[in-house]
Amino acid sequence: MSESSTPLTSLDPARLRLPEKPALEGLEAKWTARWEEGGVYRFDRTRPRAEVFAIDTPPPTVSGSLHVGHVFSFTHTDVIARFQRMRGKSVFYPMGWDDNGLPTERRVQNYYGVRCDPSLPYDPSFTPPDPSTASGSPRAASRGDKPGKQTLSVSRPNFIELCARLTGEDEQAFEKLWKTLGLSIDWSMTYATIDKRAQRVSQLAFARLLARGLAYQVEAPTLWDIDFRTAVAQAELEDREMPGAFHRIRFGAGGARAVEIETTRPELIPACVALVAHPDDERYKPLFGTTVSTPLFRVEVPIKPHPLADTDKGSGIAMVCTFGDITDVTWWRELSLPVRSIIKPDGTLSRDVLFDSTGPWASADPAAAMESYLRIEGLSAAKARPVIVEMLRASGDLIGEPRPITHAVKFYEKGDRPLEIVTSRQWFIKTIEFREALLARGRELRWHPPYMQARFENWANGLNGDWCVSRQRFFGVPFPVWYPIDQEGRVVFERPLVAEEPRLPVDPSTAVPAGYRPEQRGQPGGFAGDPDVMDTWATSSLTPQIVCRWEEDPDLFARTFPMHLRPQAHDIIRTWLFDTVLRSHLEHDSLPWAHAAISGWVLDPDRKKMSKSKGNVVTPLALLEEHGSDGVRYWAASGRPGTDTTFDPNQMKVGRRLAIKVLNASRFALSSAAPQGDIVEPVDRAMIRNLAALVEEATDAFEGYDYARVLQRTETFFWRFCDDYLELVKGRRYGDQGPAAAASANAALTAALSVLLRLFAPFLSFVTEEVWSWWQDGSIHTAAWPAAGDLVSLLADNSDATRQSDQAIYEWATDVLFEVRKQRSEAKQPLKVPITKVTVKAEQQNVRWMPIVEADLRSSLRVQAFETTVGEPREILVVGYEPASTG
RNA sequence: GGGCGGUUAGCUCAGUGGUAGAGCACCGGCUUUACACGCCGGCUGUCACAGGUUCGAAUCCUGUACCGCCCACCA
Repeated sequence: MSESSTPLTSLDPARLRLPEKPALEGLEAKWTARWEEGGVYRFDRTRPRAEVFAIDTPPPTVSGSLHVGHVFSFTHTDVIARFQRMRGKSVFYPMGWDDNGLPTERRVQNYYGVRCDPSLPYDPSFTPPDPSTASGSPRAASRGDKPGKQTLSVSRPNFIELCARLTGEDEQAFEKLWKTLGLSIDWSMTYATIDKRAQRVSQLAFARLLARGLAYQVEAPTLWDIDFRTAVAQAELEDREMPGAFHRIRFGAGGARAVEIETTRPELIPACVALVAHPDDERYKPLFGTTVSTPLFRVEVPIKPHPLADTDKGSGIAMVCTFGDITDVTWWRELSLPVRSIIKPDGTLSRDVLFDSTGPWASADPAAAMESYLRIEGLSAAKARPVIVEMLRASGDLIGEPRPITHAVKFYEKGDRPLEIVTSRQWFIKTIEFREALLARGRELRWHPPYMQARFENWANGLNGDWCVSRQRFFGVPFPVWYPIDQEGRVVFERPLVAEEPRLPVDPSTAVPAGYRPEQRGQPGGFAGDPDVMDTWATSSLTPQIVCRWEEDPDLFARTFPMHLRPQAHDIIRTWLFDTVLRSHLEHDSLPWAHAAISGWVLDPDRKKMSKSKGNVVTPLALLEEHGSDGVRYWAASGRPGTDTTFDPNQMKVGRRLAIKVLNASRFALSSAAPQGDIVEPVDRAMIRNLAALVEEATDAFEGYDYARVLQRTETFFWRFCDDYLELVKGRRYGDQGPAAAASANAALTAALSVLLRLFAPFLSFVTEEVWSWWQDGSIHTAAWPAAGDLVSLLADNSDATRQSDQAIYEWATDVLFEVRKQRSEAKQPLKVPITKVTVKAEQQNVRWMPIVEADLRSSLRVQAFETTVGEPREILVVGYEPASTG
């Protein structure tokens, strides 16, 4: 397509089509359609790997709405894609939709007013409730319908169908927006994170890890969201500042060795299994190895030393509960403490613990313990807290009053209540033992900007456990696993039955493992499907394998993987980027891509991240309509990699003006393009050489992912080109100085326009294509990126001496231009009034240039005569204006 | 507590050792045969602060302050 360079001065007058009054309006619709018809952005899979540039596009969450931040970062990627395409690469640029996971479930529940009940059988004839009358719809809500409303229970397969239906609609709307924005995506390669291919890749990759012992299942304390009732991963945590209180509580009441601890969670006293203090803490050294009785429940718990205990926190001795926080888990594990679990998966205090006669509830006063516990049993942690505080106050074990504080509490990032730690059976992927290897991968990856690598290192170094990938949810990729049920009806988790690879993807809730019959599901001697689905990131971390068609299309995979670029935002380095590197390292022993380009965020004018909750999100389609896609792209592309950028409609207006300027300047440059000839005028040659220097700089900057600099430099050049160069040569083009001089200007103008349009094409994709179509064949977006050498080769004389003198001449001409304009402006004289004479006193070398540039200057400045003398200091003086004609 | 960015004109931002820049805003002028969605010109600064290196620092080093973000086993 584009390896051959575009002729710079060829201009076929018969081919030329100049509009009378060019305008931006309608360009988006016109070119979007033509690009699609022409397959301009179609990936050519016959090209060898060396000529491929593959991009691992972030799949936006379709259940949300696209916002300005998406437009911003996706434009960055598109600009790079367009550059690489013009460099001659076959660009592999698919688009994905992230429709998998909780956000979609919630949207479907609200939209259709349904709940998923996995115990129900699939109903093939099911039709969803009309959303407009569903209880969860906005209309119903506005009628004042409140909880208690009937939500329809549907089976898991039916629920998933609804998810697919709704996301399908969202995806069409998104595609329309991306096309209007001008993303140069190959729409024939679209994927979704819940589609069959993504499911197959997810399950296949999981099965392979399982076979290699890199995925495992274990029953262990896990981070748990009590509202969604699912396990969550460390990467999905966030801290939130919450009000709380320190409670000083006495242990060992009545005994000789009473100990005071401080806690923010007194409701966990019944789950207390030990107290810990620092091994060197003189206050508690004598107590190590002894036991102490818990208040209210009278359970003897050991006092143990552990280096994680902080002498300075609280009273220096901490209560270990199973489980209050992650530190508890560490202490529990390292000190081999028993489990005394009281929080149920729904967040309420369990009843079971009380009546387990064989369990660890060895109270010195079981009756009193039970009486106390019954008062909090069944309550949530938050509700139990004041109750237990009141009991402690009554028993005299609360020392002083609770001291209110604000502290950071861990939440699931999509959750509403603090996380608990609940013991449950979950799937994990081994991560910790690969920490060093992953850190090395992070150093191998080329980061843009480089300092973003620190985030990766930070995260890798802070990992404290393997990756929990199972979720107790519905709309996700299921694990391709069943378990045998023994004759007693117990599920044998230790002997998973993994689906054979050719069967993938499978849904174990409907499919049957080899060697079993459907009616054996759930029966003694039969089987049970794994009920869980995978963490969204367990699928998203395989986007390179999904788009490159791993284990499906070896030829395509070999040409595209490892990919070249992962563009993404910095807030998901710890999830998407890290997990993708992990999966690729484990499966392919390589990086998934060579480069990572990290976009910043869009900030609102108060410098806060734009978000829906703040109500400051502007709909992208309205922006595109108001400012034009090129105007919005201009704003987005001026955001440097990694840098947060202020939302600024003003910059979009500037971009729009630039696009209009491109239209008009192009029309002018092409309007009298004949005759064409050799570029022989020094001013023309200097302009061409300066443009060649710009091309070199722009190419280097683009190779370094600094697209913002390319735009800025090109824009600056272009504006000077219009205001100085075009003005200077205008008269000459009209024939003031004869046909040869005009031909030189015309040739230079044509060449410059061709190059400038191509430099702008990645940014102002619509207007440049429009102008290109006036006089060129084919799309500018598959034309070759300009080469400095092509410009310079137009100049017959390119000796050093000529180069220097041309440059000096050009600068001298613009100096005079500037000085005379200034004096005219200060004299408030209209341009139509000719200047009768300008006297120029200057250095010998500049005076020498006057005959060369005088004609250009006379016409562009409307000066009738220059009078030149040698001398210093330099002095350029407008002597007078032609008197206004009276009458 | 650890880490990473940032601090330059009223605003948004370029500028990594050599006389402080652009756009916007503001002020003045101009219907000029590409463009009034335009053109010409003007005003605007202790480059956060304090030290240091250097002939020379917005730029390099050290420290401080403030803003933002990431991370952490904050009882």
